[in-house]
Amino acid sequence: MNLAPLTQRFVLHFGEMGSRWGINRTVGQIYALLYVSPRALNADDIGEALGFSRSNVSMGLKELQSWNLVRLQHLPNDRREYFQAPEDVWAIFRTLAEERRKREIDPTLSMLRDALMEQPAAPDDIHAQARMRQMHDLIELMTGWLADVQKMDSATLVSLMKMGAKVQKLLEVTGKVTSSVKAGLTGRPAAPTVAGQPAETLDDNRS
Amino acid sequence: MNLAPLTQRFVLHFGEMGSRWGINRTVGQIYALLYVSPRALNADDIGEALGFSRSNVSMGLKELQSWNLVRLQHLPNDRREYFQAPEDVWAIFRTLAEERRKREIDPTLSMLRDALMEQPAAPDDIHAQARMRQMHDLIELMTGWLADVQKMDSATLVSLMKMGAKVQKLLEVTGKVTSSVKAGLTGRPAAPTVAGQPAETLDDNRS
DNA sequence: CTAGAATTTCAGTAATTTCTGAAAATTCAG
DNA sequence: CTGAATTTTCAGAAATTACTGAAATTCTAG
Repeated sequence: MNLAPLTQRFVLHFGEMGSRWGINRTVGQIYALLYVSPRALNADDIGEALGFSRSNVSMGLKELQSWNLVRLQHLPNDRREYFQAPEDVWAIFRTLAEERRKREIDPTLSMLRDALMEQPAAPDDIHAQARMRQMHDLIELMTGWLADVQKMDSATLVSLMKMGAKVQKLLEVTGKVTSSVKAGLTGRPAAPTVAGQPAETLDDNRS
Repeated sequence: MNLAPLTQRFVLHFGEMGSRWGINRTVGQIYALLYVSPRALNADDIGEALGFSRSNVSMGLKELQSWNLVRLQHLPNDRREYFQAPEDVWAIFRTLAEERRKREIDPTLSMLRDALMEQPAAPDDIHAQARMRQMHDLIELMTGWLADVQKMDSATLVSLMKMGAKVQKLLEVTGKVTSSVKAGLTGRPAAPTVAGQPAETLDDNRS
């Protein structure tokens, strides 16, 4: 590996973090390299830059493509494929959120939906199903919210995030939070609530 | 493993999803079992219910404790430790978000901060550093927003999430988004922007 | 203290994942 | 078509991670 100093640090960091993020070192390093590279790279470039075998690069790129995290390019008079990361960090972030939802959340949501259709027989399953409903409702609320947020353009999103907790304050002042929610102005049906668990009490999880 | 049907499905699912979530099968199953269990369980209960060795359960519980995802309980006239998941799914979710930030985001943010202090020497590093700044600014905005959101109580959070995109609409109507942001009413300093990259254009990442 | 109950640690093994080189498949200029 | 360039596949090797039983440690009732 013979990279410019900052680039090298970035690449090595992404390699090490890979395992925490659920990708492997190769994939992490390849993505990091593409992200900071000023130009699109072909598989040989990548393999040489990172010291990976050609086949390993091929697999890594395939993985990144399955995540929609790289773009393919062709240069004139060159049959090889060139890869690059999208320019816009917000587009990258959206893709990441979308793909993680598909892989890490949707299967669970689907399993929970199925489980909630069943009639619990064993006594323990009655409680288990109630717990599953709580989890299901939370996830459904989160994914619905995420879908809404994904529709916003980046500038709006940035504004809202910069406001942070101030959003709440402003809505309180204008009296819109309570009234609009109560009026069912939500645009999505409210997630059903478990009987006997109407409004959750926040119990802080720290020791 | 001899569990009630729904409980078993839930437990097995969490075991399988474990790898996608960056935990192992054991840890996933133990947590799932504790989550749906109507009472606190000791290590032997867990080992027997899931068919794991005592030492494996011990390691799994240690891991879950490091995530702040389980609570310890003691029963009268019983020296063993009993474990349970917090009741409140929102508290669980907050803990999860907090811990994932610490493990998966903070180290990167810190690396990026360091890298942005350096004077890039190589020409490629000039571009790389600009890219790192974009990533840094996005992450800083996200984590700041997360910190704000973590301060809200669950009921407020649920209201805001149910509103989804409607938040934007309401704020536009009351004219607060633009004015308040422009007025620097954000409560946190605006993330600095890379020169030459003022407002990102959303470029859709899909094929 | 002491003894037994409970938990943790740890070295070795099992299982899984990652990585490679060779071979197969694909692509495309001529 | 043909054949060279390029990419992908895949079986096995290497590396990593997960799991176990035995030993060590911690804890507490007496």
